[in-house]
Amino acid sequence: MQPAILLMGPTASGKSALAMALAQRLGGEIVSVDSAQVYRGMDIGTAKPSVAEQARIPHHLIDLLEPTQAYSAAMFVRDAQAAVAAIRSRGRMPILVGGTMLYFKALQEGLSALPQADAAIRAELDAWAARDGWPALHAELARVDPVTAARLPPGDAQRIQRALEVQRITGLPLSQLQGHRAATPSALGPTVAIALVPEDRARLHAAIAQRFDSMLAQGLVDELRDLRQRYALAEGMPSMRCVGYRQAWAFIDGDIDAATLRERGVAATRQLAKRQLTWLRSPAASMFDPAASGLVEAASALVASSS
RNA sequence: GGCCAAGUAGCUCAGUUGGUAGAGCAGCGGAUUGAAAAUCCGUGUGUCGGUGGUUCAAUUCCGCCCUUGGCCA
Repeated sequence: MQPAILLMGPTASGKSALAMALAQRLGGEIVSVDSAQVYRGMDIGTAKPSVAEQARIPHHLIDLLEPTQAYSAAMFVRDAQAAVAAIRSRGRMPILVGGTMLYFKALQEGLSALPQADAAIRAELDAWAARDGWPALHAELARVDPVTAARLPPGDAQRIQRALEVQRITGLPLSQLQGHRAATPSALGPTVAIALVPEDRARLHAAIAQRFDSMLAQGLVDELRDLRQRYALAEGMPSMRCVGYRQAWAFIDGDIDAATLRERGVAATRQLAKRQLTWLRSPAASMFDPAASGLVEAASALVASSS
C-alpha cells in the first residue's frame, strides 16, 4: 500500500504550497487537517485553497459545515479515514496537510470511546459557572472524578466542562473511560510524516504579519459581515473563535479600531503558531513515523525552491 | 531662541515622601482524548534618556546636555 503523507507545521509555514507541489508530483489528493477550513464561507481568514487550486488537485474535508455548526476531533477521524480510504481506492496518494495537531494525534492514536458533546448539558454547566465560577465546577469534578480533577487546573473551563459532561452522560468518571484508547492504526496504513519547522522565529513572525495584512486587504472584515448577515452567528460559536474572525467580530461591533484589529489578529496568529510548534516538539509528536524515506529530501528541495 | 510637559521592560504606563522597580499587553516555555485557530499552566534585570553634583546611599533631589510633544516668539 502506498504511504499516506502527513504534512504538519505551524500556520504560515508554507504547508499548503508544499502539499500542492507534492500532490502534483506524486499523483496525490489532499486531505485538510484543519479545524477552521471545514466551515463554508470562511475562506479568507482560514487561507482556504482557492477554487482554482481545488480544481487542480482534489481537496477533502473543506467546506463541510455551516459556520453555525460544530465539528470535532471524532468527526475528523471518521471523515479523514473515509477520505484516505477513498483516495487509496483510486490508486492515488493521500496527502494529509494542516495545523490542527490534535486531529493528527487523534487520527494516529485513536480516541477513547466517549459520548459526543451535548449542547443542553453544556448550556447548563455554563449557567452554573456564570453563577459560581469555574472553581466551583472544579470542586464538583473533584467529587465525581478526583483523578481528572487533580489533573486539571481550576481555571481550565473547557476541560472541566467536558469531564463533567461525560460523567453526567455515562455515569462514569472520564478518567476511567479514557483508560483504553480505541487505536485505529490499520485505518491509516503506512505513513510518512513531514514537519515544517521554521528555522527562524522572527521570519515566521514576519510572514504571519504579512499574511494577516493580506487577509485584511482581501476583505476579511467584509467576509465576516456577510456571514453575520446570512447566518445567526454568535460570538461563542467554534467557528467564530477562529483566529482573525474573533478579532474582526470585535471590530465590526465597534469594540476595537482597525489598528487594534490588525495588532490583535497578528498576535493571535503568532500565539497559534507557538502552540503548534509546542505540539511538534512534544513527546506526542514522536508517535509519527520518523520520516525516513527520500520523500523528505524531495520535500525539502521543493520547499527550498518555492521560497 | 524662550517657557512648559514627558523620557522607567518590546509597547502602553504605574511607582519609589532617597534604600537600584511593577502591572496590562506582547514575547518565551509547557500541557493538550468529541469546541483544539479552542482552553489552560508557568515565566518579568530593565545602563529607571545621558552626564556631573549633594548624600552613607540617587531611578527618585539639584545643575547641565540630549530626545520628543505642546505653547510663545
